[in-house]
Amino acid sequence: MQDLLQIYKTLLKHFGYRNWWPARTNFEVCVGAILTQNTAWRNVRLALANLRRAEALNPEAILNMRNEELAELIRPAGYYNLKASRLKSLVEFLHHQGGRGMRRFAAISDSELRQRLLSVKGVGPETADSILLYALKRPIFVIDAYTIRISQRLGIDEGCDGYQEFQSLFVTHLPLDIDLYNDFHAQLVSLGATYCKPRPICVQCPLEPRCRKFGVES
DNA sequence: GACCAGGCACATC
DNA sequence: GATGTGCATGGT
Repeated sequence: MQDLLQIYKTLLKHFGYRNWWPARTNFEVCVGAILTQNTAWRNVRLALANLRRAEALNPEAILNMRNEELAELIRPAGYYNLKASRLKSLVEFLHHQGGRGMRRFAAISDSELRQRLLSVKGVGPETADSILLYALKRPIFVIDAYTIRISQRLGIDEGCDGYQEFQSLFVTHLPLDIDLYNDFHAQLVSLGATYCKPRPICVQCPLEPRCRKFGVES
């Protein structure tokens, strides 16, 4: 297995430190984590801008808003009816269980908090882990579609199947380091979004699907 | 016009 | 347990 740290260093050199998550507050990280589900970040930015303009980027405003009103504001992020209800479920959880500034979560272990997040409707493994790492600063490695695709293309996946197995793969091959987890995931997203599309066709540039120079992979 | 984007829940077999 | 489907916008 190629040294994962070496891969990280190569990415860091190419893309520079990513300074993630792209949000102004920890609450905004949580909102973004729902909005970005299966959605390009540029569309999430439009939705976040709408919420900010409406002064609705806070728990109270979201909880007091009708679903239809919330859906209209987040429309650019797609799946807006679905995400409006998911957003309310998450904000209700954060507000009532986490309290002001989510401070009450401090007394709860990583695994217990992860279980509680996963019990919220609309919060799956990636959303929960993004919130744990980027908003709550817990040492949890986030897996997403890019991470899996890149691992498979590079042949470092060791036959992993499913979210949990990929997460174990990265955790067992990396030192436990929140800052490393933070930036490595961000680097993988940068690589994925730039060079690693779902349909690679060039045998010489397997990470670049639009290259037509060297023929098509079977 | 087809493809893609930082998933998830639910139905069906 | 595995697989398929609905949810939807905006950029390339």
